[in-house]
Amino acid sequence: MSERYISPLVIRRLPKYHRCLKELERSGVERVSSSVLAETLGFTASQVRQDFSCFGGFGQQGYGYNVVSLRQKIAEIIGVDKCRNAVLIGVGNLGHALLHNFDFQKCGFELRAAFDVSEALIGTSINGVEILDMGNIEEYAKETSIDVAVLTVPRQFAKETAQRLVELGVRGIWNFTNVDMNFEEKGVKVENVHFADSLKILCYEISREN
Amino acid sequence: MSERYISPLVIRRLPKYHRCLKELERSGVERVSSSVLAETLGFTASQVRQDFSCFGGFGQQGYGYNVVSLRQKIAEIIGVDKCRNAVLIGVGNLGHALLHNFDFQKCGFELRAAFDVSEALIGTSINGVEILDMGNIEEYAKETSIDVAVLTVPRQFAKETAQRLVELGVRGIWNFTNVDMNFEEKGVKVENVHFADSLKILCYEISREN
DNA sequence: TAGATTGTTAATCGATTAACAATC
DNA sequence: TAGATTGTTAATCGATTAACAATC
Repeated sequence: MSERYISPLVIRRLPKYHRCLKELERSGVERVSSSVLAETLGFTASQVRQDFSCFGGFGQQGYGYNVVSLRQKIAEIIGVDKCRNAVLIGVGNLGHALLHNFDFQKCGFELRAAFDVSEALIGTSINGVEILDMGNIEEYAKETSIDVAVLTVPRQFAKETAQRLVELGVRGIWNFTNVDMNFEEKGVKVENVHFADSLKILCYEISREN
Repeated sequence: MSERYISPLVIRRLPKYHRCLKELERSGVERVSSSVLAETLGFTASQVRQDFSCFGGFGQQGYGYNVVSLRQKIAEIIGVDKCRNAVLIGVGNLGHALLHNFDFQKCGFELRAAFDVSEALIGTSINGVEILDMGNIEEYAKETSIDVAVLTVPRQFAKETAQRLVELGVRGIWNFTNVDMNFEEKGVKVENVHFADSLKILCYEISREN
């Protein structure tokens, strides 16, 4: 809605707010102040108010924020109130894990289908999601517009598969392949999940004495 | 070694340098300049030189950096040149995926064992890693000191399991449970992998017109 | 030597924190 | 009304970028 620039640092905090507010909501809390939110999340109250004011004020002086309505606002800003189409490409171990355990709906997506090249997998279903032949994805994409592709193929197929998905008009790629890719010029967003980077950071931290 | 404060922003870039340098090494490149490194990684040359100078200078005026020796230095700084003990707790789908596909050694760890409570899994091996009875982990820890625990248990068991691991003296927890935890006061580092946060950021990005 | 590129200092830019008037 | 807490402006802090002397 508001088209002014939002810093990536603010954007990366939005899911934290969202998660925290959902928990407050679940535990029946009705109102929350910037200072309580800050303490829970390890931010400062100032920062919390600054962040929210990027999108307009959601609170009330002397009262704070209504948990439900703030959660809704944040959900709208992130876009998780919508339900977009996702497909998963590559049903290996990680693909399996995501199909079994990951709640796409909480993130604003419906996982419509999975794709693989393995004869043994094609035609089967995991957790209600059908596994289709990767060879038919172009055909599939004519019927159903794919908003986001979850890329869990082996790294040697990452580049070509991503290229193919971009051709199909996906808006975003959730990239688990550890292969860096950039389709900025095509307007396709890539969000990387680099397990190794994460573990290396932990390695660094435990390597310092403290 | 140098005990001065290093900004978390610098630390989060270290694995990127490491990855990039390993690729350069693999493709046989001998020397690299801050500007080439910067271009590859999407940083600026200034930033690259500033980052390295946090740890002392590794380059040579007029030449740049020797790829092999810089990669080694970065590896030492991160601590991936060491080989520390890791165990995996909770052999569900995600645990399976990590056991099958993830290269712990590249991150400075040897995965010594996995633990679960399932009778069907205990005693079996995945990818050369034995699955042991979670009931025996205290005993196990007397023999082998656990540096890092990979926490892939269902979220309802996250808190108690983490607590138990901290008691056993782990130095770090690689946390896949989506349950926030803090053992700062015990000197235990926690590195979180939040799939949902990552996908929500992608959701935000594709929700903006661009 | 001349050209290249570092390491470092200074300048700029942006993000966080503090402060406070507005107001529920 | 009095107390609480926001939204916003100003101050501070830290990170990035620019510039350049040092030197390989």
